[in-house]
Amino acid sequence: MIQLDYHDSRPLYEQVVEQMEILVAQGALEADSQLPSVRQMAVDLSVNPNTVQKAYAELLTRGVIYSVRGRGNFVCSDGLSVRQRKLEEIRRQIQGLLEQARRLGAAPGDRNRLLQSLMEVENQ
Amino acid sequence: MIQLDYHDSRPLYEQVVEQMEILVAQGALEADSQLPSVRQMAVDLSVNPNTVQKAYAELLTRGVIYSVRGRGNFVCSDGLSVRQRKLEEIRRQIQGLLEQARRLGAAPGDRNRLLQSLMEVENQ
Amino acid sequence: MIQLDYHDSRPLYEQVVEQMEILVAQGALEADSQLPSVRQMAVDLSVNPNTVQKAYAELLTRGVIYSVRGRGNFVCSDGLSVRQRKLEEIRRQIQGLLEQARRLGAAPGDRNRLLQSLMEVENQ
Amino acid sequence: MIQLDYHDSRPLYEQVVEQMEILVAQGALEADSQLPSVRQMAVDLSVNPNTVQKAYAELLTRGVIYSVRGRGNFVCSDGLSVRQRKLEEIRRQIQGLLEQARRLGAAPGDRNRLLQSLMEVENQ
DNA sequence: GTGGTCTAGACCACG
DNA sequence: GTGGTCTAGACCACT
Repeated sequence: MIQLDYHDSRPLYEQVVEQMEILVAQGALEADSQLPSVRQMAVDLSVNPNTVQKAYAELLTRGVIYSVRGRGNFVCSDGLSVRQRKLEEIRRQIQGLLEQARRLGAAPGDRNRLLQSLMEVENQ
Repeated sequence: MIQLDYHDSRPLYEQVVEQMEILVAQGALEADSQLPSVRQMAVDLSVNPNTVQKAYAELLTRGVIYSVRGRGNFVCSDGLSVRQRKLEEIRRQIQGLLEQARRLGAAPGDRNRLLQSLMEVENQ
Repeated sequence: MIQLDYHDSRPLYEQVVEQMEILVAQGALEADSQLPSVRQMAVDLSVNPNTVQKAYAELLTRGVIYSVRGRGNFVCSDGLSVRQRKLEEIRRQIQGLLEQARRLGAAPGDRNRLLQSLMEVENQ
Repeated sequence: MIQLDYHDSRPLYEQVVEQMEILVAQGALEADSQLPSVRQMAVDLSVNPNTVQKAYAELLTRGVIYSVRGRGNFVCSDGLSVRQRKLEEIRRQIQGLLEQARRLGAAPGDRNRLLQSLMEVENQ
């Protein structure tokens, strides 16, 4: 369900958070469905429980999951809002990159061409 | 000339590297022009000389500057190549973000609309 | 495992890098095997941790090892590629020396005899 | 007569020494012919007189030139010995590189093939 | 004066 | 415990 890449420079807990969010956004995890316990997932991923705990805590503050004392963790939102939030975030990141291109001296026309060429890749 | 942001999570030396690369890419620093000495820039940025040293070493391995013992550090490449390398990198990052959007279930049409809307922002 | 020579003019961190590369190239260190921690190796070599850190950072950029925060450093490549890269480098250096010999006025026949005599040393 | 490469990482005085030695070894500078004064060569090379002074001092200890107080510096040996000394040094360096190849696990056969391929390049 | 290496010791994020 | 960044201050080779 979740694949960790030890060659990745990002921390393990961050990889867990990202992949969990994607699973929710894709609808692979339905609203109010129960997640594996911290200990179980730690066993599944061959990882320190602290790492999973940190990932769940992050998902909690992001509003992706909710926690019921003594019962476990559950998917919170319906996935749709998570998906839209992430797409919006991607949009902002691309805008940031275009801003970087601007600072590099790329004229608006250059940036347009960049986007255009990417659209062609999309459509092929 | 260079602005450090202590609230930025990225290390100081990396901020120096990035801003120096942009200056070279913009042509603000011409080829073979001398850079501030390690110690001088350390004073300018209110930073330890080792931090600047590390930034210069990184720029050295990236082929952006060259170093002459006892004389100083000088801009190596012509700026143009640095600029193109960085623009290519930005292109790859945007492609990665589009791939993320795909994994989130955004149909090709959605991703096209995303790029289209960004182009409109560019053109306004 | 690693021997430092304080009489050697080359910096300590470079000696570490070279000997580690040789160990990997020889296959003495297998892929994904864990290296001694920065602090441990610093103790082993009676050297400052920063020196080992610098060596590991260099091996990182050369693609010989990879680094996981909080876990340690691991052998990255398969040794074979490192070995071939280094042999190719040695080949280029010998070619450079032959070029020097040419500039010194050594005729092609002289250079051939030089290589021939070295082959005899090899074969004895 | 002498070309300095500021992109070269080696110190300037070393470049001067090496090229002077080559000139003598090639016979371009005859025995007992006078060299430019320290100050003159410093002007010619657009370099600090200390740098030339250091180069001449090194050539002095290597027995390539000799110095007459109040008159100047002169080529010492007949070039032949310098040439043979340098060729012998090149031979030693190549042997050192072959030793490196051995430590990398290259079998004697591999090293033979390396030399053989270099000989073919020489003869083509 | 310049760059480069090294030591000593601190702090942070991660597992 | 791990790696990574940073500071403070020293020494060396070179110009």
